[in-house]
Amino acid sequence: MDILSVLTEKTQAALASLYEINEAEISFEKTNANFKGDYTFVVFPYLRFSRKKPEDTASDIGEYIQKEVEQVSGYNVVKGFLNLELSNDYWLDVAKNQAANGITIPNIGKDKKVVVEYSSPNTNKPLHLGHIRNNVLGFSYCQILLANGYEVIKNNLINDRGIHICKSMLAWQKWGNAETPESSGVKGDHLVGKYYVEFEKQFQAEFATWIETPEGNTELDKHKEAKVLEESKKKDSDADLSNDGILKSFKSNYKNNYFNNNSGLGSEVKTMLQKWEDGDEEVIALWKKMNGWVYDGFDSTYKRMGVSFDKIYYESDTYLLGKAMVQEGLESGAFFTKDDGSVWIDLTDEGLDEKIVQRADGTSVYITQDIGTADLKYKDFGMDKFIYVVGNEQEYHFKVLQLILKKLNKPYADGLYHLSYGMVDLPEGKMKSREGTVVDADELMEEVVATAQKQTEELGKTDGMSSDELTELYETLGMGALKYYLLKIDAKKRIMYDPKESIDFQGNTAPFIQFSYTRIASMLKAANEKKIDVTFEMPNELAAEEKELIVLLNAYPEAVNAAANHYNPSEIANAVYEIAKAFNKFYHEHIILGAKETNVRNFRLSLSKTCGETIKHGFSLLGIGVPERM
RNA sequence: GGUUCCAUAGCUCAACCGGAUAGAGCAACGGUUUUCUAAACCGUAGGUUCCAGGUUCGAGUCCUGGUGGAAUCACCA
Repeated sequence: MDILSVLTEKTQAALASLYEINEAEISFEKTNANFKGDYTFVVFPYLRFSRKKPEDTASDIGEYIQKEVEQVSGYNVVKGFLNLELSNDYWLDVAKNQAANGITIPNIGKDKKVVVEYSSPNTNKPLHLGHIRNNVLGFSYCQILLANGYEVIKNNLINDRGIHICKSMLAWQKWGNAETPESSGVKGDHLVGKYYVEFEKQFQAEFATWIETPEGNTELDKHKEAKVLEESKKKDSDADLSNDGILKSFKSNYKNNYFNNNSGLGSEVKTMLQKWEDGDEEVIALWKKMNGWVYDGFDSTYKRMGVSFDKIYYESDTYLLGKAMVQEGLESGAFFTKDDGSVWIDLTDEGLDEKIVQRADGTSVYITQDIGTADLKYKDFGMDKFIYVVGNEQEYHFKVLQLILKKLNKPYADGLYHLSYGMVDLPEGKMKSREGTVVDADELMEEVVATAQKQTEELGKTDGMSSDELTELYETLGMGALKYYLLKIDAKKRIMYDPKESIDFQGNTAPFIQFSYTRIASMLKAANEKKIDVTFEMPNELAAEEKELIVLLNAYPEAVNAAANHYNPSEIANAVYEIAKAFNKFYHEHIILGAKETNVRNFRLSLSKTCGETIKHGFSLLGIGVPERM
């Protein structure tokens, strides 16, 4: 039985025996660093039973526990806080077990199967920093689930079809001069992205020209009238009603109308999509060719990020799946049909709106595809839970998706979870692919690895390493810094990234933690060369720095459980950082390899080894590697 | 306009179920190397936890109202 269970049991016994409080729900917390002790019990809630002062109540309980629990060596009382002190023998025993058993994570995911969908890129543009966060987060969370004993299916749903894909296809066809990744030397996904941007540029030009036509002018005037009227109703309107301001708001409001009703390019794209859906040979061939380029590009980006998948779905295979379920919903009465033939679900009783699930022309919308894919996942895997790693801008969407699945009485509906994470914003605001204000994934990875190289060379500690080893080292350090930067922040919070400030390598960073690891690795190597067998031995005494490490290492498995339960890899990052920091202090204060007494030396080496193993374990859960030297 | 989320040191972030004197890193200033890797360690300085109420023995954390910001409310994906 672990110590907290013992303490809980004995405290309950103390409350029952002293004050006749039965079946009290009690809990301990770690003693605040400013006070002496290891675990703290707060007695305020029990004063109405004890009818004594907080200090006296705490003392009574402390006295009882110290007598009953041999590991409790003492206690102190501050107001209503009972601080229990555990003996050094207890903590040394913990360290001994750590050394003997290695890292053991309580198996909270036993016999549970989870499908985690992450990455889910569009095949019309290269990946950017936001995608890196998604991938790194998704992959890390899968590693965490695995460490907790879950069966995990890492799943990628590739958005490989649709109007946006046709935009880059059409632009390449019109203005590409048959250029290929080979002929241009441009990575495939970047080349396709170039034509997606080109389409947008040409489309905007066409739109601007059209606004000058009588037809365009009429629409602009209508917009202006409506806008002025609308703003005049507001008390303190700060809307820009100058000609430029009106033009800008018109462009953003009318863009979709223009694309659908007036644009030549728009109608060409729509024709192309129709041809794609009809299986037109030429369009399919172009689609396959350009998607192939993108996949080649993605493969190398994924490889560098170190992420992988067990199952890949392609939207081109799955986008029709939801239709059968629309039929099912109509028959069960979950959905209803409007006059124009479109199909809807009424979610007003859930505090949401009516939501369309099928257009009047019978084609499916985004959410219908997700309904179909959820069902496919369940057929393929029969999972207990299925998780979507998707940005928080889609929270409403997943709320609706789950409600629909519930109304369709799907047995898996309750297993849906949206792992919603915050956007990565630039100082100027949100990244926008179409406007080119993105931090490109490939460029950023290149940059951060180059920084790692520069820093390493400046420190000049890598004599004798081969160029292959150095390349690997720079990759481990640079990618580590980047991933850690993204993962140390609570997943649900947004991240501000300023491209002008490079990613740190000092302080709370991956290289700091990796450095701590190499210190350990290098000591263990030296120990090995001296034929020292690293086994746990009891030291003569326990220093504060040593105890702190044991306590932190002891807390690590709980952090791994918590990270899984809270959908939050940052808890692992924090735990590992605390360990690395405590190790560096310990390393600074005490001689390890050179300790005079053999038992002290072996104790410290053993403790360091456990530390190194935990750092490596934790980093592997973040998808980050550790070097043996740096 | 409705709904949801966010606001902590100059900057970037911590703070487990409501617990004690709110912690780190960066930046600034000062110190530490004949000892296992100084990408390190130690110290100084930096706070009305956005504001106003409320609940509680106790509030950064819960509730109400306000201020500021973001997302969303598409027959886009």
